[in-house]
Amino acid sequence: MAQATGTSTSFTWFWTELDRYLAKSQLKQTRQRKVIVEHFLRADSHLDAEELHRLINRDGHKIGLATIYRTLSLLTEAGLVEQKSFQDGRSFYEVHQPDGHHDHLICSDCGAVVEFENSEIERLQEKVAAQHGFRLKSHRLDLFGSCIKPNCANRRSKPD
Amino acid sequence: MAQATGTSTSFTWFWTELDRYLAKSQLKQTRQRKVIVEHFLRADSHLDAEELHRLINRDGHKIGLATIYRTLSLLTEAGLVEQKSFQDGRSFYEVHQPDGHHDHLICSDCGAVVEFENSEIERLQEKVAAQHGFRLKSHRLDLFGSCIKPNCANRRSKPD
DNA sequence: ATGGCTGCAAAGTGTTTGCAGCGAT
DNA sequence: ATCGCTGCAAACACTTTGCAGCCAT
Repeated sequence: MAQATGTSTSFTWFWTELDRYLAKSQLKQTRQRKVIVEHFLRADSHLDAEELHRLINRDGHKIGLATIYRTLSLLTEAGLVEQKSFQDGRSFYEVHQPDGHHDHLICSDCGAVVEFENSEIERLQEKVAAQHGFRLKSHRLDLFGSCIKPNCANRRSKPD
Repeated sequence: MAQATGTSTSFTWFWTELDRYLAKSQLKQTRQRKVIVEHFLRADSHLDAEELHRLINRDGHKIGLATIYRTLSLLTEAGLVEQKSFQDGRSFYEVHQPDGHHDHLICSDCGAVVEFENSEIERLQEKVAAQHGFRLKSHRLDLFGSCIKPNCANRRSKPD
């Protein structure tokens, strides 16, 4: 599944890894999968299945929502994508960076998501886990607060 | 809504606060609410609505699941309970400690949950939020790893 | 006696699954 | 020609809501 022409950001490793995974698992490369991955990588920002579906079909394609879910789950299994659930029922997906891990700062008013990374916090996490006899595998850290966007403040809830 | 006789752990503040909230909001004290809160406090450990429902009805009561949801949501609005969603679709609820906040260490094999608190991490979180122009309201930190329970290791997934 | 509360079941979410036909290998 | 993949709709799991009657106040 060759990388889409025109896809700017260098996600070549993503496509390569995907090809490898599909081959290894005897899975097929399809038009739908290509379109879905293209749009997913293009959008990048933590989106949910339905939003991805919207993006894709707004773009003239006609791919079923079920296929979006199936593909996202395939990508997750391939280790290329991470699935996260913040508060509501829905799940958000994002590219899984094998190297740098990052956490999230979420504006509880407008829902904006900012990524950050703090190795000092990570180190303390390891320490805490060890103290409790856990071998740490992964973690998630979400910070909720109010951002400073001028257009923010109360898109989802009223400011206090 | 007087505290249940026999409830050991000192959750008096919880009952008091609840009484205050109900009065303030012109809401009523009912048998169901009392039973639900009793069982919720007794179990304490992060449970979901259906498990609480199971506990309650196993105890001879007959309270509808909808009422459990409505009560949990009332308690959440009162600020007495916190609602968390880990991975799946369901939400878990726990007593909201107005003072000490705590985070979770979750065994990815057996699902055991250990609470911990680390003020150093909390302080760093404030710092990160500030750096990005956020006024921090709350956070969630979940650490996933393998615990050392002898009976653990592979209840949910196989060890590697 | 009021007006909130409850139980029930029906309606809603987001997500998964069954199936017949399509398409990559 | 296989056998996986897709679209569709039905099925699901969890949660919310509408409604008629019940019960604290």
